[in-house]
Amino acid sequence: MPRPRKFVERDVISSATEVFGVNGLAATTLDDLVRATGLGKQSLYNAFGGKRELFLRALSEDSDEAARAVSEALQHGDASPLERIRGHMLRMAIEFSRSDSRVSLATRALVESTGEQDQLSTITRAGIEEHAGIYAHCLEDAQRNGDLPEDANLRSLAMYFVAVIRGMELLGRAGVGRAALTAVALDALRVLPGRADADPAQT
Amino acid sequence: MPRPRKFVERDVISSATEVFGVNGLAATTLDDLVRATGLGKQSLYNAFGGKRELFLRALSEDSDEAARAVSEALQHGDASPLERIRGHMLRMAIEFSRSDSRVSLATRALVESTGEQDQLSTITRAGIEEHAGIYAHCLEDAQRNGDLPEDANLRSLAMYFVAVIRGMELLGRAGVGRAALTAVALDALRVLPGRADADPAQT
DNA sequence: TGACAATTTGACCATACAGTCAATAACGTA
DNA sequence: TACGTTATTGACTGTATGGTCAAATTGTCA
Repeated sequence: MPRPRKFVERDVISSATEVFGVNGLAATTLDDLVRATGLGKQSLYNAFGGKRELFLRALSEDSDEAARAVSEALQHGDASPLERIRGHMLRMAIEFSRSDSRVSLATRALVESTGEQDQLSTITRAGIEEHAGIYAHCLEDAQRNGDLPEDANLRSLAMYFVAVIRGMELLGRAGVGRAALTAVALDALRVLPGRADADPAQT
Repeated sequence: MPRPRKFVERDVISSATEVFGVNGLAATTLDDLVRATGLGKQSLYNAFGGKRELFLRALSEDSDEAARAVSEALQHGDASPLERIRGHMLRMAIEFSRSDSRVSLATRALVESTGEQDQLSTITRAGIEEHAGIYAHCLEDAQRNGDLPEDANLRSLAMYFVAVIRGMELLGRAGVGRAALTAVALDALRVLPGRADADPAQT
């Protein structure tokens, strides 16, 4: 019997994600959100509770979606697990070198968080762990394939790749170009065995 | 004949760096700066020109100081060039895992910048290039020592280490602990030849 | 068709913000 | 000791911000 909502929650969060992605949490105004989502202020409050709460929602959604994307990229088809990681790292390098690529909500959250207790940090931490978990999974496959030595520390290796990806994101943001970022990715991949042609061959 | 300033510019910038380091550019208020530096608003304006300009000054100073610190760390004494890089990476891992470690002004600037044209980006980019240059220098020494193959791409390797450091900073910020970050650093160092004990040995 | 319950709307508010202004103070010089 | 130049002080301003309120609206069920 209550009046139904005029909006779809997913769409609103998606619009919010976009504007938060451009400005960050602190620099995004409520009016920005009103404009981006099309809802009135009060509706935003009814549905989400405030700017920060909406950001938290957007952050969670964004983390989940990023995880899904990575997960899918690393399960893709016919290549070997190591090849898939390789491909993913190189794709990320290219992605981050795009001049219009925006910094992830996760990185924004980390930088804007006030400490490790902050929800912004804890949510992002969970995202990082999940990301690493997906990588670890793929590395396990590689190990089962015999492409990785028995004694390799997969968990640590996975976290290492997450760190490199985060670092490449920042470098791309600073304007480091496609060739340089690709070279970084190739260097990073040298910790994995195999592929003699993994040596970077840039200027 | 003019009235002399009551403050020392360096000290003011140093205080500003501290408060910007805690809050970032957008979230730091002029009053925060007034409180932290002890100057009046007008004096801040006379001397620096505004919040953003002061941030740019703080950022430049901070980049320079960071570069000096890295440069010194990589020239330190009796160890071989590769050992020095190794030591530095491990020290950074520990530093970033400290729960009270703050995110660098450089990373803040990158995240708060509005695009590659933004001064925030260009200054930070310069800092990154300088950082990489210092690493490259050390790698050259290693190459001269014969610790690195002739065909190694030093420039790219240097940028790779900068990326890993940036990534470790973010992970530390997210609460990834000392052991895990150290393991990441050790993994990262595996791209360098030598030292069989470079395998991480964590849980 | 009428009434309920939540949603929407748009006006409203207190606060905090970056930046400015005019008056005053302090120093070196002559 | 008087002057000129610059630094300092603190009050001031216009705007924009996050958030709230009360009234009007809307779909649904009985």
